[in-house]
Amino acid sequence: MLACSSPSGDGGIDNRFFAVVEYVRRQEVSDILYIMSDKRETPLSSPPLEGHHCTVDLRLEKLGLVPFFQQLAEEQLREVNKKFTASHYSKGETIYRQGDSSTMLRVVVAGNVKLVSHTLEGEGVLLDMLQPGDFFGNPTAGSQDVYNETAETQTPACILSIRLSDFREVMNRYSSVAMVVLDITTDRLNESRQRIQHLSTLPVTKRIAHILVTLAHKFGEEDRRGLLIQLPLSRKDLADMAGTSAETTSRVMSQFQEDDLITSGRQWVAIKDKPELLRISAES
Amino acid sequence: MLACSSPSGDGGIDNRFFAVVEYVRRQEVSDILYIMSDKRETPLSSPPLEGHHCTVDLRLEKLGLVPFFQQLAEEQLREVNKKFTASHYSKGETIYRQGDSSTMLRVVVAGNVKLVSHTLEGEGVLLDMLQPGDFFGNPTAGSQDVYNETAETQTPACILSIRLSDFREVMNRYSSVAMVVLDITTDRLNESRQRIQHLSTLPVTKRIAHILVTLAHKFGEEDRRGLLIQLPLSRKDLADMAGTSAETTSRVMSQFQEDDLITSGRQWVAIKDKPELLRISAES
DNA sequence: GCACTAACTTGATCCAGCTCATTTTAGTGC
DNA sequence: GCACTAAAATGAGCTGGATCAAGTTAGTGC
Repeated sequence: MLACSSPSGDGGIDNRFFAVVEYVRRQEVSDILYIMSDKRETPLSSPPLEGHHCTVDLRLEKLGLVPFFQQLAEEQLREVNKKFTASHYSKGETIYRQGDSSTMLRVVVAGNVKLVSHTLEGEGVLLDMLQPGDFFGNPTAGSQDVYNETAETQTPACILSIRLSDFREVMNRYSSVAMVVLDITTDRLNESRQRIQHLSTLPVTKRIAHILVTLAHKFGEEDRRGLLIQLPLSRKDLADMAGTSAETTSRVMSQFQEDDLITSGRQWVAIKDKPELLRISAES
Repeated sequence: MLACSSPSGDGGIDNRFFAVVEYVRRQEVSDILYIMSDKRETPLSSPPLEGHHCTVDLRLEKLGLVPFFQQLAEEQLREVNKKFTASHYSKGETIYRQGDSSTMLRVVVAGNVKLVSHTLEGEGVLLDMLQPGDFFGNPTAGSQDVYNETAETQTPACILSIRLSDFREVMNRYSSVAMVVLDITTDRLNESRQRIQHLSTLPVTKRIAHILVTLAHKFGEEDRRGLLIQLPLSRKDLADMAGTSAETTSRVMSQFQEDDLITSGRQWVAIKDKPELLRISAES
């Protein structure tokens, strides 16, 4: 079995042999089978989410986990829950488009959503990658009455929506909610400003190193391969975050792989040496 | 008098003659004197602000003009006012430094303040330019307990400070205040994201054109020279906003001047053709 | 296990904008 | 009016990263 053809020069019999020894030691049978089968498939866990899972039961449970509702009592939460409607989206669906009139505030219950801003020429900039618990859309009633970005699911997702006017009422009633929303928005502003700084002052390599560390921190899951970023993530996605081209991103990632800092395949990345990446992103 | 030596080729006798005719027609004597004297000095109006002007009287008056207190009644405002302390700063003073522990929220009463973020190597990025009525410092009690930018006066300024804990109390009591702070923060986030987009996708010329239009919109004052940006603004400042070098900014500005889109001197810029600049910043 | 395709890699060329160096000038203070 | 200085303009050369153009390959679906 170990002698079966290997797809390319590296990752061949030697590497696999030692990997098996390692996993025998750790008694991780499924990993051994994986290696021996020589069958590669995406290491990203498929989302444990079907359309029918995106129901009221789940909603109430999840809503309590949303940061800005954590302060609310059971009964208040039940009240607020009534204002929400749930929708299920499959992978790659558009939730709303840049320029659409902005009447709803949304919350990710399950899955991932990316916010992308497009220029007139169609170039995309990836503004944010959202997780369960994150809200999106404008929480303001003010100057912004249209979305200035497009929201698209990166995985199948369950999304709750509340009418903006209803949400503002909730914020008025429960100041703790308004406060948490403000805190989150301030954090996002600070993040966003840091990114401006990076775009203005750092070369591409450091920007990408920093993005990888940040993503690992937010979406990382320990895995045989390292800290696996649990999210479909193409070179193009990374490029759109780093403000560079897909080709340059590919070159940088190849170098990182060369230096044994990461492992990656199609649409997935695992960090093998986070401290070193962090060092690269911050060195003078 | 009109025959006196002109400092350079252009702006000589002909231009001055027609300018005088124009101003005679409009009976603007001071402008005529200005032109005839051939004495150039900064067109920026010196701030009408002395240390002793930054007093309690002014405070109460100004505080009511701050967006997030506009909803408050006279009495409530008087109450809130007690929590504030006023300080006067002269031009170029540092109000707080990046990394200082963040215990105060501040409001500009008069003058201008710039927020700058510095890299380890000392490169600066100009994050925001503030006007009377703008707040700065973190309004959150959360994850951010240090400032992540440096605040420095761009003109002499009068600044009010309130302890963060006091301000959060005010926000808890008056939800309208929390709401407006949230709206402003959301607007800033959107601005900031637009800037990320520009840094990622636009060439320097367009970025600078856009910044000039934005500044004109925020700080512009009609003037003989055009829409004068009422703010000391060096090429370096502009460069730090556009994420480019002072030299490149200078070249771009020279070109704009060549094309009769702007007039500028040391630390000041006046827009002569805003529509065209806007077109440049947005053209494909 | 094989075929297929979108994602990724790699190479070669080019140029916008950076850097370093020098000159010019606007605005100020005497 | 003159001298002084920091800001701005300008020149010349270089390079990081974009762009265009082929290959290669991981992962999927049959």
